[in-house]
Amino acid sequence: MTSTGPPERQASLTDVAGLAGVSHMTVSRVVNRTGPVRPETRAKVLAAVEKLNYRPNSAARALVTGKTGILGVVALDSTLYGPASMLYGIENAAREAGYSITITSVGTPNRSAIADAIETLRRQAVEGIVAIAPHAAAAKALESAPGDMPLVAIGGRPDTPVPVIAVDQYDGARRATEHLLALGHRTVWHAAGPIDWLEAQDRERGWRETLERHNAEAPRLLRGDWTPHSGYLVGRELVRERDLTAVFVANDQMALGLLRAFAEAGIRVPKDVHVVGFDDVPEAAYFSPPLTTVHQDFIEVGRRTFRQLAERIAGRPPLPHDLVPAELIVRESTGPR
Amino acid sequence: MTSTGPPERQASLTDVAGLAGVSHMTVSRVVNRTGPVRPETRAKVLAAVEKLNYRPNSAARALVTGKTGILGVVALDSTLYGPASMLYGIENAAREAGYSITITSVGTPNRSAIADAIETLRRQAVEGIVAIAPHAAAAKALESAPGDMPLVAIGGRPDTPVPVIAVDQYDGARRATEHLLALGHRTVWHAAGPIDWLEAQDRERGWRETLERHNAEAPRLLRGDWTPHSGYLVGRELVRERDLTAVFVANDQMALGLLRAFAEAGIRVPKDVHVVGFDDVPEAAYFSPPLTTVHQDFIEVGRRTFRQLAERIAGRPPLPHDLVPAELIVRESTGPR
DNA sequence: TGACTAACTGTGAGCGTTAACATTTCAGCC
DNA sequence: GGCTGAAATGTTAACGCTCACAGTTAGTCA
Repeated sequence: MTSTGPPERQASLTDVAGLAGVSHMTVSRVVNRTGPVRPETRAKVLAAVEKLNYRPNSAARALVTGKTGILGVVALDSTLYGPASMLYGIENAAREAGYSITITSVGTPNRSAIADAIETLRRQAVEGIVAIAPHAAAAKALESAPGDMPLVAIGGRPDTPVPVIAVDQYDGARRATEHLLALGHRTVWHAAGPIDWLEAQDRERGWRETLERHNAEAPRLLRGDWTPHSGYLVGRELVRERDLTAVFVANDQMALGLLRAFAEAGIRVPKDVHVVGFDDVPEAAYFSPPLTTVHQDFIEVGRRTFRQLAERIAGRPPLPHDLVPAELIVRESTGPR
Repeated sequence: MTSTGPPERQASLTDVAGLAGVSHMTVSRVVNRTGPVRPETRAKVLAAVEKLNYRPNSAARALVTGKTGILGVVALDSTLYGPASMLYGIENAAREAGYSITITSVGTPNRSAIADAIETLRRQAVEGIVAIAPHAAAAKALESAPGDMPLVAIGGRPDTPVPVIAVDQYDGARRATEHLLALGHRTVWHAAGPIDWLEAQDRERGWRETLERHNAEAPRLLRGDWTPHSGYLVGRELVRERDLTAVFVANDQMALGLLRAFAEAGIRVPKDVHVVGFDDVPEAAYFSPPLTTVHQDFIEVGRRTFRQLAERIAGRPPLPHDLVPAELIVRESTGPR
């Protein structure tokens, strides 16, 4: 049912050459568009290629050229909106340039897991590696990464030895906080993300320093872990605060949980409290109420990441660290009271 | 700064052999644990491997064995919760078995895009392909897929010529609908997903046939496109219906939009209307109100998909089509009124 | 017409690995 | 002490492709 007749080895260059009555080299030139070939010869070759359903053997090619055309991505084993979006951004840019992507996921981004993932990718002879590593431990792991492999990090610290592409978290947090202050709030509370995530650190710093610049006193910090549940717990704590009027939440998922806790406690948003999130997930516009949040262009991050990696692979010096600007999207959660 | 000294070619088997004073074949045997080697010889070889930082050349190995150890995944270019989760499920199972994953994303899953993606993966000499193809056109494309490549589909029709792994959408919809009927509703409205998605079709069929079995009349069907926005639009239509008491929405994102529209219209859930979703995204428990929904075990789907594909690669006959059961998660949106 | 050049085509080697087989080593035994 | 056979190691030949170079043909100009 599956196979009829003999196993039918894949046709090789030589097979095509035989059928077309030329040398294997001519076939190679036709297939790869390298070197001149007479139109009628090309036609004969193409016919033979078609007839035998010839497909170049990528292993043989990689063996002789030393290039596999494969890029590795170390991805976080998560369905968070950001990482998933960036993965597709990278994939699209890479595919357009003729590269393909192989991914290795990492459960917890600790040092050894990242190192293992990189080693796994090396074994596959990838030409370069993108590490989606928005995590302190991951950034550390990258520092000791082998220097002979083009490597670009997404969402690391600027002081990392590898090139970093990231959304400007600090500035996004600044915009969110200033937006709230501009609405007349004396200060702004912050529900931060996990302490070992760089993005959480940057957003927190952006919030804190913006308050300082405006001579507003920073309330005590509350911390979640990106999940809606943790946002809910933070919300439950916040409802007990008497002078609560504005909250900047480190991501939209947590903001959702927080809104839920507020709703249960009878706190009305935006009437009693203003809330701003971060990420602009597709759902954010349909929260109750629709959420003011900071938009990140993940696709653009993916594109720039690939561009940077391509430069490294070509042996050119690294481009400067690259920050993609964040944008504030104002919705009802900071609307008129 | 980047390179010191000569380019430093990667060490080969022969290099290691020279240093260890044995033949390249002995090194191969040590590295691959194939064939017997005296402990002291093995030690010498291992030392040389270490010293030269030897790493097998995957291209050379693939060339001679004909096996690349790579699996291809045709993924939808979307950050929908389901596809993203399944991707990681497959990746994890594959990695455990020593395979790696390369992904090719598809913007719109039409026939030619799928065919292109499969061709792209073939060129990379993948050993098998997983098509995440919950789409009518995609399923069609799979029918005409080349028969010499192990291929498994996720979320296709049972009558597809390729093996299919899927969550039991029909039964999930049945559970959702029966849950609502059991709560005493005379009938249940349905906000369906896009007509060309198989999952949307199956959920709709499950809803409709369940109503029939209970002699309930099916209200007119409303349709969205999975996005929260489309759910919102459907919600706006529904609020005009006078005998509306229960809605089964095709996915959680749409349910979110619908809840939003209801909230704006002053319709209280669950007091006035009961709502059930589908997917059990992590956010669902924190919607307003928390959403009763149908849970899908995507990780399990990924695992089974890999298992099925491994069988095909090993040349064994396809396992029967495999349906992963869905589970109803009851929350407040169908709670006491 | 012939020499020179450009366009085209062919030859042979080698990339690093594994498979198949050949050879050496060495312990156990009569 | 030589014989036997298993264990350990080595030799050689592919795998399918590209690179470097060597041919061959055709076109041009004096």
